[in-house]
Amino acid sequence: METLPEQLLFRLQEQIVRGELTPGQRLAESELASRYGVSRGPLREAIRRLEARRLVEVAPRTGARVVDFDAEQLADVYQAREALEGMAARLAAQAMTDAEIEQLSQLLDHHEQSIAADEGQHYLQDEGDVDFHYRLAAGSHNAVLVGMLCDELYQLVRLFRHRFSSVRDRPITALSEHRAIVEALRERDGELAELLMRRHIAKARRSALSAFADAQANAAGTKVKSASTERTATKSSFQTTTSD
Amino acid sequence: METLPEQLLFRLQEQIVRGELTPGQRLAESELASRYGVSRGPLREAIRRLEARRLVEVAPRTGARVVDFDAEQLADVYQAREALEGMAARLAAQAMTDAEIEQLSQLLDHHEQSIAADEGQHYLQDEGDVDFHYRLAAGSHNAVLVGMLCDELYQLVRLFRHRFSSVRDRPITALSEHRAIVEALRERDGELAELLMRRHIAKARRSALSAFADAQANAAGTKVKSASTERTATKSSFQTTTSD
DNA sequence: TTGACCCATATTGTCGACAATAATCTACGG
DNA sequence: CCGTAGATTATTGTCGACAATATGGGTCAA
Repeated sequence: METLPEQLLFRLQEQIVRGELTPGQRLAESELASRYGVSRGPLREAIRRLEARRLVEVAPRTGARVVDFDAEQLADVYQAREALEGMAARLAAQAMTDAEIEQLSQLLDHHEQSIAADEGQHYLQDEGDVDFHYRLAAGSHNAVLVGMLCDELYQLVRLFRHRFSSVRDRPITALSEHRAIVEALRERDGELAELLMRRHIAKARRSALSAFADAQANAAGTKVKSASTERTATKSSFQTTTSD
Repeated sequence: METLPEQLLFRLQEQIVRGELTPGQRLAESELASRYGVSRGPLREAIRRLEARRLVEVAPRTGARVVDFDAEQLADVYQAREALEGMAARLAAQAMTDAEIEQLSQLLDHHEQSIAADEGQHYLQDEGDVDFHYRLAAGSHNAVLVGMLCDELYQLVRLFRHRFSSVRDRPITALSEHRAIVEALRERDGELAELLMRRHIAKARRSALSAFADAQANAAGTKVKSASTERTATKSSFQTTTSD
């Protein structure tokens, strides 16, 4: 059986990423502890680990809040991701086995089918996309890169997407970019793989930023004075375009 | 006044980086707690934060140990650093103010004087080098990059260096590389700054790896069966060359 | 002598309680 | 009516204790 803080970490992380805990919302230790039927100790540790993943911000003697990011923070995350994942692609071109590359290619086949079948929820497509990037990061066989990407940045990306309920109008474009990357891996061309990955993510960054700007503008229109006590960020769930 | 886990974090971090706590050494909660005159709670939190910084490894229900890295882990850190710091240099070329760049340049002047004066301890030179990279990372004005580099990777690099007691036989080379980077910043050439920084760190990686290999060989010569109970990694403190 | 099994010990995981600090509400004065 | 000061309440920071588990030593048998 797992240790308690670990379980709490994953449960809270899912709640945050899936928007069940809204950005800016306060995380009271006692309340959450009693809700999950544990003591404050393990829950406190879970919150600190969420802080390390940048999913919550804690101020000393004040408590923890779910992150409420702005455009700058969003850009920061994508820039860091561009650097790390570019390097991961470069390394993966040499480190991945033929079998791993083939597996990755098959994953893209599966994505193509999902898109063709038009499986309604971009929800699933997003998770599939994360899955691709997740596996490629793992393919670098670099524990530091894997940790930074999978444990920190990808969770934030998932949060961003859910927050915007962004649907990609060009999953086909993203898919073809993914295929190009896999092709570079097949040819063991690390330099090309890095270049393609960086362009891919730079594109995603621009899309995400414009989506955020739109959401911001929309929120400004339907503006209600958000109570400072429990400022539950106005959940603007309209459709925007994001390709990644 | 700061919070208790914060203080403990820094104190333990210094102890680890400076080698006062040797790689592989066990960190018993009760013992450390009584030593620092605190309870197990805050100390436990400090250890978890050290884990997030990759300075200790904790196994559930077994306890925490100071990291004992191998060549692979060392390479992983430098590769991640190459990616992140390259991006930081690129961003800094646009984000840093003229005053910040000038300040950085003056720091290098100070380094040059230190080298000319041959201030015995490469100790100080190392810290100066870290200072340069630290400030450049900050110059990116990207909170994610700063956090990943300053809080995680730089501490590990400091640990590596102390572990090898590596002295750089070419601090002049490193200095000229630093100057070239600053020059690129002055010209606001982000692309060049990234390229130079990546080459700079790649060079440092190769030096560190060969230094590690030498240390490994040396340790094999003076091999004593290290007690598994308190395996205090054979502190091989001989001179090697590392340029960074 | 060597190996495995069992028991004693030490350490970690978890809990509830107390102390210190921040946030909130109320009352008072301008 | 509004702003400020004080008191009250709630929440976090820290502590010590108990329970569960891993580690180490000793014993016994082969």
